[in-house]
Parts: sequence; structure tokens; C-alpha cells
Amino acid sequence: MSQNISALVNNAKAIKCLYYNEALSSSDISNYIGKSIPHAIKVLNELIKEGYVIEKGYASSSGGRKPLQYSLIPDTHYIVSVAISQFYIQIGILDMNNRFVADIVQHELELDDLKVDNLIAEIEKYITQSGIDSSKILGVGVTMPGFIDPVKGINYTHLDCKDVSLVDYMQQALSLPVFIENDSTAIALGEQKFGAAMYQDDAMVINLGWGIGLGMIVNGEIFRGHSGLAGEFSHIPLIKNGKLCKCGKHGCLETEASLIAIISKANEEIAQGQRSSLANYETIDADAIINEAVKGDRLSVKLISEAAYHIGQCLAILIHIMNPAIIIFSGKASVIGRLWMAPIQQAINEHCIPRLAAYTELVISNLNSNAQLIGGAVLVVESIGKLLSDKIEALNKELDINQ
Amino acid sequence: MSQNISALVNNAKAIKCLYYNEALSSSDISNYIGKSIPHAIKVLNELIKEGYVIEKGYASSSGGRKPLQYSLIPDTHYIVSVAISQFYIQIGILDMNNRFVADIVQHELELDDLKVDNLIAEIEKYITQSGIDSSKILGVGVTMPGFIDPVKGINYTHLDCKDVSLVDYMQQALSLPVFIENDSTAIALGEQKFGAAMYQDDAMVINLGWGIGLGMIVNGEIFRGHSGLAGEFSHIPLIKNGKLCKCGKHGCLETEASLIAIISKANEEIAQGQRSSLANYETIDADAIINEAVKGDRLSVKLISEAAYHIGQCLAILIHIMNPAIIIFSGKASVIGRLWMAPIQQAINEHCIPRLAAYTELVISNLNSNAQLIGGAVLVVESIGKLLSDKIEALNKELDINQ
DNA sequence: GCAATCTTTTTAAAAATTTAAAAAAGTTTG
DNA sequence: CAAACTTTTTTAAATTTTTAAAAAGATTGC
Repeated sequence: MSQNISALVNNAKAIKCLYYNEALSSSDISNYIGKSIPHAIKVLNELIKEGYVIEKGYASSSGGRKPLQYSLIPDTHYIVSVAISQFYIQIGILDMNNRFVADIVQHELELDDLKVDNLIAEIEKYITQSGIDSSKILGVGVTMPGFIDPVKGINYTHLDCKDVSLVDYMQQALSLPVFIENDSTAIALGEQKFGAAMYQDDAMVINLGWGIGLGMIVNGEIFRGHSGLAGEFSHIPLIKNGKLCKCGKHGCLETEASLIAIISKANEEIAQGQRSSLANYETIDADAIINEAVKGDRLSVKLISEAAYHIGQCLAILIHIMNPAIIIFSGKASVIGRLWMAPIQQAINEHCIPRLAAYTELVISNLNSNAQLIGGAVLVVESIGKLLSDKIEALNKELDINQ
Repeated sequence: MSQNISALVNNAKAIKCLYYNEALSSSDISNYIGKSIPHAIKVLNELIKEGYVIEKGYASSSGGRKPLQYSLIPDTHYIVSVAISQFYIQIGILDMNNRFVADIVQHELELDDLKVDNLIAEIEKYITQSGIDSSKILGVGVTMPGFIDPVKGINYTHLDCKDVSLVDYMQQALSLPVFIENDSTAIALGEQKFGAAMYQDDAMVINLGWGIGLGMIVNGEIFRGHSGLAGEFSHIPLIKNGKLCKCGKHGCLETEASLIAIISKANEEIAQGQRSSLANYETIDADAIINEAVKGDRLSVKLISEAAYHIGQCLAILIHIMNPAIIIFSGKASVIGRLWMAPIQQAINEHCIPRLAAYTELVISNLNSNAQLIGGAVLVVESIGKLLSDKIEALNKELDINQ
């Protein structure tokens, strides 16, 4: 009677690849899950019976029988994604075709002031307003800055929950499965499944935001290093005797090239009487600098170019070590991609062995500001195996009690 | 009659893990090859029938039936390893227990002057002198500096063979399977299977030699990057407006910290009248500096310390990006480990986030100067699957012809 | 010294998975 | 428009692999 757990692995794999691709044939699924076609068809029929999958007509053929296409049924399950950044949080809800089914809401909330209960309340409110039945929600993916252990469910930098882990606390309160991940890693996940890293096994994803994050894809998988600290890109020592960083060291990349550093430099220059259209702003924030830079304000462009050059210097080092196929610029500040690219490319050309630089493609994300939210949803999808087996375990327990 | 190729995968895996471990139980093998115990026993019995494996008595138990131990029969097959460095080549031959069965020979031959035919002649001479039947030799592992594609069998930097690949040329001449690999990668392989990286999935192996090499182990596998150029550690840009490097850039780590750089600095200082016991040498070479540094000569110690500090700076960056469990110092110059360690550790402490530095262990290789030769043998063992299937293919072809 | 416990090995049956051939459904070509 | 060719799907048999129980061998404590 009760489902076999080992068969679940293949079911989960099939759901994953169907989530990442609108429609697939049995042969595609067979390749994705690494099993024979008869086996893939068996898995698909199981998923149809369980209500996850639907047959979706025939695809075209180049001279042979047309392959039957399979898709996930979009409205059977939903995923809530919560993207937290330094100064605001975003919440969205996606269906099984990775489409947002309600408007994304945004709350201005500084990370340092954020309380867990507050966050939970906002999520609950959002789910209620969306009108979607809570029982149809597979899980909640929470992505945010900080040093995060996704397995233990703890954020060591923010939102400490005393005795319990952040994930346990939120799961209890929301009565839903919760998963957490670092924001840059989430963006990398988003780019890997739906963005520029889709067909790349070795990609570096730069999160241009308040800080400068790095998500690494190595051999087709998110790379975290031995203790989950890999990709500490923004604290690479760059400037000798540079400014003090919040990490305790001096001259980290972050002290020179993050949006926060750029804002502080802008204020300094304006205070020193530097001419700039930024002077017209009451408070200079990231949007101000981005807007004015796009319009051509010299100070804004200069500040961004300098920051970009420093990022390029560190990227040159990253390329020497990792030899990635592609470097993707994603995150909030990537929208002004054109402004970053020239000085970054310049720095890479100056500091990289030509052969290495030539093998690395630089691109700007086409996921725009949604990469982190999409990454949060991917986080939940990647855990679908655990979700399915938990469900079955709960069912079996219920059966035991009833007998 | 003819063996099944897919079954070979498990046989090859079993041979590999037996090569890396003197004796294993059926349960150990089952874990290594990822199959059930009955299946592992079936594989072992096949290998016994084929003459690779022997039962090796019983191991002790902590309260239960003693496990039967299996080992490779040492003298059924042999592996020739050729380690080429900037100024000399070494050749050795190992049995299936990874033990050298003839004295290692060393030829003083500069890499830039080395001719392929010369190399082949030396290898043939060595095999003849060893007295080992050529039909018992599984293959020849050649490891050397340069940008190498192990799959295509080409060294793009040295030993060009015009129309054919280096591997094809040598295979033809020697009538033996040949494999090539970069020297630092080979050292990493050696450390992974027999050295300090044995139980580590994320290890960085530094090859302290004429240059400064890096071999990376990521998720338990050698990491090569997208186009095989990962780990170009020695060309990380370190010094602003530094010396010209042979790579065309300025201020690479290599221009400051390689043995070659140290020798050139020593000559400069002596020429400027600096007092040092190095002045007594006719020509100052690496051995001279190493010897005098061990004896306490201030100039020699200073030069090595400065180089080590620079290496430490780059290691700090490497740690930020890779978060490795361990960094291993191997290669020729690692024998004076004590002298390198203090300034390296100093630089890491100064340039690393403390939490990251704390998670990374620094050790000196215990494989001494044999790491590269052992790595060359590992290279052949890692290809045992291909060797076995080639053998069967050849056998099948012969059968076809005879029929 | 023997019963209880523990671990490994063997065995046979069950389950999972693949293979290979046949059937079905198209497309292309002459 | 029929023959030839492609590609996908179905089917059933063959193979691979695991599971689970029984047997065997060793240790420990009473």
C-alpha cells in the first residue's frame, strides 16, 4: 500500500526537470533522471495518477512519430518565495510553471530592524490576500544575506531565534515547510535554472547589490566549500591599508565597491563641493546614483566606474582560480549593466592571462530584479524529494494510528 | 563469452579502491562501489578468477565474525611513472600495491631542451633495466609542467609532436598505454589517494617547486574548470607595477615567490655585496638556498620568508573563494616546510576573515619528493576502466578475425 | 564454559531496471 | 501515393541489483 521511498527519488527528479522546462517528452525525462525510457514512462504515469503531471499534446518531429509532451499541472501546488535584502523584503507566490500568480509585494524594512514575528505576519498576510488555499502551498523559500546553514536552517548573522533554528521557528508558526538560503546563492540558483547559467556547468554569479555577493556553480552544482563559507568574494583583500570593513579587516573589496560604499563616497564628494546633479537630492541613495548615472551625471558615472574596476580586479583573480565558462552579473544593481561592464572588462583584460580571459564570457542577467525571488522558489523545488517523503511518512503514521 | 562492458565499471572501481587501500573487506568494497554486499562479493570473485585479487586472511573484529580481507596481487601488473620538472626527469615503476619495485632514476634534463624521442628512449631503457616483462605493464603516467589536455593527450606548452598528440606518439613508440597530466594536478592526485588529502573532499594542494602550482580537489574530484585552466595560482596579480612575468603580465605571484625568482633575487643581493654563506657557492641554485636556509643563513631565510609571505597573501584570497578544508604544501621545496609555514600563516591571519582562516588546516605533505611520481601512477590507475575495456575490445576483435 | 550478543557471509527470493524487438505514428522521397 | 525511412511508444523477456532471512563465526560477560 504505502509508496516506496526509493521510487520517490525518480519522481522528485522528474518533477524538478518539469518545473524547469515547460514541457518534456518521455525521452527528455529519461535523460534527466538517468533511467531508461520505459522506466521514465512508468514514473510519469505515477505522477499523472498523483495529479502532478498532465499530457500536453504532441511536439513536432523531424521525420518520425511525434513525441508526447508532459507538463506539470500549474495550479495543483504553489510556492511562496521571500527575498530579503538590506533595506526591504519582497514576497511572491509562484505556480508549478514558475509563474508569479499574484503581485509581488515589497516592504521597506531594514534587515537590522527586522523581527522574525514581523516577517511571519507579513508572509501570512500575503498568503491570505493571495486567496490561495494554504494546503496547496508546497513550501516557503526564504533567501537573505548572512552566513546561512541551509541544512540546519540557521542564519548565523541575522534573525537569531534563541533555542530553535530560524527554519523550525517559522515552520511552526506558518504550518508550512520552510527553507532558507543565502541571497547570492539563491540568485545563482535562479540563474542556473532559468537564467544565463542554464546550460553552463561552471558559472560565477555576481550579486551586485548593497554588498557584492558571489554564488558559485561548479560541476553543475551550487558550491559551498567545506564549511559553507565559499565565495566570500566581497572580503577579498584588495587595497593595501584600505578602509576598515565590518568584517574587521582593512581594504576588502566591499569597502570600495558596494552600493553602500558608493553612496558614502558620493556624500563625501558632494560635501567637498563637487558639482553633480546628485547635489539636488535631499538624501542620496542607490536609486539616485543609478538614475543620475544613467542620465550621464559625471560624478555618478565616475563612482560606478571606479567600483566596477575594483570588482574587475577581483574577478580577474576569480577567473585565474576557477576558470569559469561564464560570469553573470545579477542582483538589484545589475540593471545598469552597461555602466559596469566596460571598466570591469578593462580590469579583467589588464589583470588576466589573455587565454583565460578569452575563455570567460561576461553577461548581464536577463532575470532582472526577480532573480532572488525565483531562486527562492527553486530552493523549494530542489527540496521536493524531501517534501514528498515527509508527506508519505506523515500518511503512513496516520495509517498506523488508525489501525 | 565476451565480457559485459557495463559490469566492467564496477570491476574497475573495485580495483581502484584496492589499489588505494592495502586490504579491504567485502563491506568496504560495497561502500566504495556503491552496490550491495552480495554484488560486491560477486565482483570480487570475478576479479579473483581474472587474477587481479587475492583473499588476504581475516581482519580483527570488535565482537563479531571476522571480515575476510581482499587485496590486489602485487606482481601481476606494474605501472611506470615519469615525473618531469623544469630541470630534471624522474622515472619509477610501481606494483599493484603502490610500492616502487625498482630504484627511481633521475636524469638532469632541462625541460626546454627535452626531446620526445629522448624521453621515450630513457623510458624504454628504464623498463628494460627493471627486468619487468613489458606485457605486465598496465601503462605509463607522464606528468609535467604546462597547459595539458589529458583527454586529447596534448601538452600545449611543451613537447609538441606536430601532427599527432604527445600521447599518441608515445603510445606508438612504447607500445604501451600512455597518460599525461599537469605536474601540480598529479601531485594533488597523489595527495588525494595516499597523502594528506586522503579523507578530505575539499583540498588545495600547493606545488612548491620551480614555479608555484596549484592542484584543486573539489567535492572529492580534481577540479579543472571549464577549459582546463583552473588553478592558475602563480599568475594571480599580486604586486602593482611588478616585474614582467613570462605570461606577459606584470606582478604575478610567480615573479615574486617561485624558486626561480628567489634564486635570481639571491644573485642580485650577493652581487650588491650582501653578506651570506651563499657567496661561497660557485652557482647559486635551489639546493644551495634550501641548504643554507636550513643552516640558518640570514639572507636565505629572508628570501624564503618573503616569498612565503607573498604566497600566504594569495592563499588568503584562495581561502575566501574556495573555503577548503585543508591546504597541503607539497612538491620539491616543501621539504623545508618549517621555513615556509610561519610567514604563510602570518599572511593568512592578516588577510583572512578569522572564521575562514580558523576552518582551514595547513599541513606539509608527508609524501616528500615522491608526490609527483605517485600521482603519475594514480593517473594510470584512475584510467583502469578504459584499460580494461580496451583489452576486452581487442580480445573480441581477435575472436572476430579468427572466426 | 556457555548463553547472549554482535558482525560477517551466504542464500534465495523479490524487486528494480534495462534490453531488444515489435508496433505505432509520422515524414520524406521518387 | 506507396515505399522507405525516422522516431516514439509499447511490450515482454532478460538481466541486474537489492532485500531479508538464515547461517556461520567471533566476542563478551556472567
